[in-house]
Amino acid sequence: MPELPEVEIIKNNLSDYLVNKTFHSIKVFTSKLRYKIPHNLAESVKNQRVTHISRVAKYIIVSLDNNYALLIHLGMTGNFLINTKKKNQKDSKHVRIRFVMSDESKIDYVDIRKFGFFKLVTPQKNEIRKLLAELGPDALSDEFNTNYLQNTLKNRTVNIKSALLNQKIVGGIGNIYASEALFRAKISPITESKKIAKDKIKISDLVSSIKFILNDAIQVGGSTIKDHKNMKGESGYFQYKFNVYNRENMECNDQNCDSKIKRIVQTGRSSFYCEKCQKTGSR
DNA sequence: AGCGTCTCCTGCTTGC
DNA sequence: TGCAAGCAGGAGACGC
Repeated sequence: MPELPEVEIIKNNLSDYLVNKTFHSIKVFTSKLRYKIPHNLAESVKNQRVTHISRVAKYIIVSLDNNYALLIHLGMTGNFLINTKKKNQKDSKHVRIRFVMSDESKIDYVDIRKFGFFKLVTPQKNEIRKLLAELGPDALSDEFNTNYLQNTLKNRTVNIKSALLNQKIVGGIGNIYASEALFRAKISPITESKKIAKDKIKISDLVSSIKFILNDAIQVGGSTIKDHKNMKGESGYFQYKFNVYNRENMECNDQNCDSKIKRIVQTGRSSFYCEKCQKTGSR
């Protein structure tokens, strides 16, 4: 579910809610998510104040008073929800971890498919730095620009759609926004990456399309396909602005185009595009 | 190094 | 209606 815009929204919600609050306790309801949950998670954050929350690509970093940090990835179905249940109400399903703050407010980490993860990062072994070194620049950062992308793609034979999903090339783009950005840039998803890299204007179009789509999605609260919601449980509505994603056989939204949106599978994932509007050749 | 395939887990949708 | 198969937004391990 969550790509960069959804993670950004969740991060902002978490910041509003958690910064300067202190953890009272943590209840863990599952032995493992994607990875085993650190056994010392609860004791390491207990009585620690949240100093800062940030986002890099699809990762959320919760920094604590004692210089520890929680590195969080939401996988496909992870989310944080404010727990507002009354005493006799049942817990919502799939709550994997519950954070109880010292003011008695509760935040639930909910993750149906358990592909998310929590890592405890100690000040000594800085896993965050290690992770960032392996990750490409965040799609909304200044480091992700025309020169960088052109250089990175110039020897790549993989199709451009799969390249955009590769977090080592660029951080934060997932399956939805890859298709939407390629539509906006009028580039076919099956184009070989290095072919696009030869055309600086195309690369520049692609970079600005990616940034535009991601920012646009953040503005409207992200995309709610199945279950992305903000912490209060409100849905986003970028899904109503999709031009191609999930629109197989529907009419292309381009005013001058009478073609229908096509769905193909690339490296095991759906890609949606308009064959007429999105070209593989040079302009 | 770069690329393609497979896998983790659960729920929803689709088709018989 | 019931059931099984197929699909899903992510990323890492593995083999070539």
